[in-house]
Amino acid sequence: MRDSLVRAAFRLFLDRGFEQTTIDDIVSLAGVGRRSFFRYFPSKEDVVFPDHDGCLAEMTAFLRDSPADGDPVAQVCDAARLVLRMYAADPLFSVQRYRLTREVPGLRAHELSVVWRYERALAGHLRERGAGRADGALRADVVAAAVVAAHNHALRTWLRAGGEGDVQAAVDEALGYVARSFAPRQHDAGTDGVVDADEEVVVLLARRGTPLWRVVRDVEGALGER
Amino acid sequence: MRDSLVRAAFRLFLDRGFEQTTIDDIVSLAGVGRRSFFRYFPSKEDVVFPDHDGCLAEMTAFLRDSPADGDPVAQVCDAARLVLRMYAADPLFSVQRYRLTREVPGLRAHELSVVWRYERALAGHLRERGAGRADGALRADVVAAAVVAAHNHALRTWLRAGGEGDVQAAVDEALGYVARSFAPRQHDAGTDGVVDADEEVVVLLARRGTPLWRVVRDVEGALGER
DNA sequence: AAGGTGATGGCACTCAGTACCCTTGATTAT
DNA sequence: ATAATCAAGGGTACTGAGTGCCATCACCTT
Repeated sequence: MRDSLVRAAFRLFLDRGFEQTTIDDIVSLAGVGRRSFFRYFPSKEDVVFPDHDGCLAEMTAFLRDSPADGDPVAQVCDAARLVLRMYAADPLFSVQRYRLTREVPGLRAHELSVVWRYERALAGHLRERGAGRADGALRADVVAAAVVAAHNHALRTWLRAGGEGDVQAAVDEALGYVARSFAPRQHDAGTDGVVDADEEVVVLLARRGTPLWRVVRDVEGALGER
Repeated sequence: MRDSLVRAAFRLFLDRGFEQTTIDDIVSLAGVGRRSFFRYFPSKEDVVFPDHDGCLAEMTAFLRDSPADGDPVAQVCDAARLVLRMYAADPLFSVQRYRLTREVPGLRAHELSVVWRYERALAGHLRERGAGRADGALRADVVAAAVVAAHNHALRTWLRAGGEGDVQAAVDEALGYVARSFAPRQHDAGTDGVVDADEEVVVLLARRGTPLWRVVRDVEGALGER
C-alpha cells in the first residue's frame, strides 16, 4: 500500500512535476482513497522520503548500542555510513529523488528537515559521550554538522554523477577529512609553545634547530604550570 | 506597512500560537487587505523572518567585496558575525522568535531553509577563494557547515538565556574553535610524539606529570632525527 | 450469531496561496 | 485643467493540502 503510493507518486512527479501533481492524481493512479494517502504520509512531501523514518530509528539504535568507551567521533561517522547505505541500496531511486529535490523548493526544504533530524541525533550522541570535555556542547554541534556536510558532499557528488562510481570510498575519504580535522589536538599553537589548562596533555612546538636548552626550559614551564 | 504586519502577526503568534492564527486574523488586526499580506510576504512563515533577505544580501555583498588575498575562513567567520549583529540588534524580538521556532515545526523547517541559504553563500565563497587546494569543494562545504553550526550554537545558547550576556564574545569563541580546527596543521600526531619530516616544526605531546627526563630524551631524539 | 477491532473510503470543512480584476490616488504630459 | 499613466492596495473566486468525522467492510473473538 505504502509502496504502491510511492511508486504512483514518483511516476507522476517525474512525468509532470511535483507541484503539477495533486494528491488526487496520486491516489487515483494508485487506486486507493484520498484519505488513505494521509494515513501513510503526513504530507505530500513525505512520500518522497519514505525510508528516512526507519533509517533515523536505525541510526539512533546504532548510536545507543555503541560501546561507551569507543571514539564518539568514529561512531558518529559510522552512523552516517548507515544513511549512505540506504541511499546506495537503490541508486536509481536515489538519483531520481535527488533531481526532484534539486528542482522543487518545497522538497529541498523538507529534505533539510530530514537531514536536521539526523544531525541532531549525531550531536546528541556526541554530547552524551563527549561529556566532561570543556566546550563539549559546542564541539558536539560543530562535529555533527561537519560530519553531515562531509557525508552529503560525497553523496551528492555521486548523485550528480548519476549514481556511477564508488560512493563508499568517497564518503570514507570525506569523513576521514573531518575526523582528521577534529582529531584530538591539544593545541594548535601559533608560534612557540602553549599549555592548554583544561587538558591532560601538554603540547610543545619547536622549530627545528631550536637550542635544546630553550626547549627544555619551555617544557619545564609548561609541565610545572599546572 | 511591512512593519505593521509583522507587529500584528507577532502579537497574535505570541498570544494564541502560530497555527491558531490565520492570515485573516493578522490582516484584520493590522487593518490591511488580505491580498496585501502576500505582497509583502510570500508565505505565512516568512513574516517571522522579515529581515533575513536583507541580511543575506548584505552577507553576499560583504563576501564579494572582501579582499582576494585574505584568509577565506576568516572572511566567512566575519560574514557570520554580520548575521549575529542582526540578531543582537533586537534581542527581545530575537528571543521571542526563537521561542516560536522552537515550538512550531513549520517555523523550524522554514528557519532551516533560511540558514541553508547563508550556508550556501559561505560555501560558495570558500569554494571560489579556496580554489586550487586539493578537496577544495569538500573543504568548503565542511567549513561552511562548521561555521554555521558554531555561530548557531553560541547564538542559541544566548537566546535560550533570554538574550542576557555577551553574545559577541560567545560567538567569537565558537568561531575561534572552528578556525583553529581547520587551521593549517603541520601534523595530526597520534599518541606520543611525532616528527613530520616534511615540515620545519617538531611536535611533541606529553601527558601532564610525565617525568622531565623522559620528555627531554624524546625532544632530543626528535630534534636530532633530522 | 453477536459484537469488537482495525483498515479503508467518502464527505465536508478550514485555510494557505494564487489569478484576475477593480479602486484610488498621485504624478505627469498636453 | 484635463487626460493618461502608473503604482499601491483591495476584493473575489478559485485550487489544493491537510483534518475531522462517520460509514463501510473484512476479519476475528466468544
